[in-house]
Amino acid sequence: MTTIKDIARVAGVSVTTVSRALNGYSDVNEKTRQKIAAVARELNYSPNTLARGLVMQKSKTIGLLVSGISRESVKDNFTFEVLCGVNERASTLGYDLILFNTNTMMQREKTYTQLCRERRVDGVIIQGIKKDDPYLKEVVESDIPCVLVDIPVHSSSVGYVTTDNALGAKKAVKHLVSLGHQHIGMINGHGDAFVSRERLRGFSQALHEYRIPFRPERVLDGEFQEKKAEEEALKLLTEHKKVTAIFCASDLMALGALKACKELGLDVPKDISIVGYDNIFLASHSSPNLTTVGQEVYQIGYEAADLLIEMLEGKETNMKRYLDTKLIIRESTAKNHS
Amino acid sequence: MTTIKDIARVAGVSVTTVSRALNGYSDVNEKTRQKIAAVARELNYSPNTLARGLVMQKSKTIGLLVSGISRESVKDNFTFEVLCGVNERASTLGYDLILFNTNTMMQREKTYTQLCRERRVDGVIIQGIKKDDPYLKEVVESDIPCVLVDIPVHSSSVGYVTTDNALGAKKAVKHLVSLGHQHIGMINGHGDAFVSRERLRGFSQALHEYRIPFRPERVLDGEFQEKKAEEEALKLLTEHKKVTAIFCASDLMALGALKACKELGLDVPKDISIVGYDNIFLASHSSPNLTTVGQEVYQIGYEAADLLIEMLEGKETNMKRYLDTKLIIRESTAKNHS
DNA sequence: CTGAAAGCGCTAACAG
DNA sequence: CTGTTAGCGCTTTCAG
Repeated sequence: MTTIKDIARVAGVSVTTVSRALNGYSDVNEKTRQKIAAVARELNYSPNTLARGLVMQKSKTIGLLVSGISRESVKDNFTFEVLCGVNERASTLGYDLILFNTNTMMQREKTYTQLCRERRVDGVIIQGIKKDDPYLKEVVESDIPCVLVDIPVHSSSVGYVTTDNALGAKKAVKHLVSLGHQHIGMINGHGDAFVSRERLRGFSQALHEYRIPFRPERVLDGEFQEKKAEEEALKLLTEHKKVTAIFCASDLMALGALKACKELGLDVPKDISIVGYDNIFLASHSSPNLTTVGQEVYQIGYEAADLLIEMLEGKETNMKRYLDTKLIIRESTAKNHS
Repeated sequence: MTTIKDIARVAGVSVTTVSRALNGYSDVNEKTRQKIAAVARELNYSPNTLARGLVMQKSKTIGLLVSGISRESVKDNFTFEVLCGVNERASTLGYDLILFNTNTMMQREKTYTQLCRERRVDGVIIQGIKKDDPYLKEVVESDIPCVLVDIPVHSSSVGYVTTDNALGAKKAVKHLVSLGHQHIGMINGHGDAFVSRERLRGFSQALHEYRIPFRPERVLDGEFQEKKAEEEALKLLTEHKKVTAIFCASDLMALGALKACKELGLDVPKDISIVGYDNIFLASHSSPNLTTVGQEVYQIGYEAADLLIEMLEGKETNMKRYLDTKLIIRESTAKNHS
């Protein structure tokens, strides 16, 4: 493994000069620079980022902390899409990604701060953490630069990127109301998720705006699971016969609701309209295709990395970024005939 | 940021002793150890892995090189599942993961070896690389410990984990033949993929074993894309009217074939039987559900990490690991009636 | 324009 | 059982 020392020896200069030449400093004679570059290439030199990180006190590495990397969550590629976006932006800007995993943290009994400091990551992007997760508190209190995905919490070192979940929910309700639906149920995720609270807020606000009474008993929690959502939808539809439309806080749950309708012999969209959220790949492949509130998940990851790196490099930047949602109308919604 | 130096000062010992105490060496007085542990906790000490890596010449980090981390490949969560498995095993064994990305490599014009050396990863897991990828050659020639996913290439420092793709294809054919199908077409991926070549080999071998002539003109490449597969299936079904069953080298392509059938007014499975490969999430949610050759993708990643780490830690181990496939019979295949 | 020297935080002989 | 010393590979004052 060649080092700058080797290069220095062969090129007949000092390590200082080698370092400066290789890092593109201006105060190096052009000839010396050429010589050094040639030797470096010849010796097949690669800089040692560990050594560099040690002395520079930064690693050009950002940590990605996701609770979603487990066996179960494989079917939901939200996490993966975020990761792809983060990876794209980070690598373009010269940062590498290191994966943390909350399960591991607990198992090793390491705190968030410890993890970050050990690996000397310059900053962190966090995704899929619950609002009652103890790490969230730590994140906000620590001074490690951090960007949260879908969690609108901020401080001097913490920013976030999210979509306007309340607005997204409103779009769904507006669509349903415009189709003549007045009795709309909701299958939400769970109270610990910021997005759930926001989508519920949007849902009830929209109803309010349309002068439709908001009935809490028509909102059930599907825990973001297909199966659970199916059960809850079954309950919703049997106990509240007037309901002609369901807004689900995720596509996966909408799929569950779809199944529930099938079991009850209800046709979607003729008898019941269903709107999902997320626009996962499956949404355009189910039958009927799902009308859904789409978010650009890849873009969320991209923006998260972009924001974090701007913070790291001391740029003046807005630490709260909102992305847009788009209502995608497919086959699962139709005019109300009841 | 506290260092062992700080601890040494406060505890009134030398840095050596601190280092040894913290690393659990036996030759430290129990009392001193306690004292040091207490001070470390009090000072909120975190070891600096960069410094440690620098002196130890290893980083307890493994690189994950995937070509699948791009915007397009989001729909195919094979990559993600592998990643989850790798992450699980690696983190359990105390290794962190760092993400590389081939696009980045090209763009930065860095070779595989450079990437690995710069980051001082102890080893690498590679996934989704094509057989003609220049990096593959480099991998085999370099002496960096490496595990390949689904590429049966090995050397003294390179191992692999894969499923028996030929056998998987055979299972599919066997199933179709047992249902009475004699004219079976195939939508393959592309010639550059090892898995495609293997699945094709299994396909033709199986036909041979059943004394069914293998007709190359009934094998078309769908390039692992849904859309392309749909087009090819359309061709296959119109040009070869005798075909009553199609074996697709991926579920995504099977979905495309499904669409082609729909367009031609052919019922699946009554008129045409279709078998996919992979058992992606979508396979159990399409209509009809896909009969498919399932592989435990998560497990592939898990084994890859396990194998790599065994190699890194100098354990005697079999550097070629094969996982099993399982034929999953659902709704897209039925008895041949033509 | 170039070099000597110090030091990032840690581990590992070696000597007590 | 403990401390002294050297050094991993790199960047960075500070002098020439």
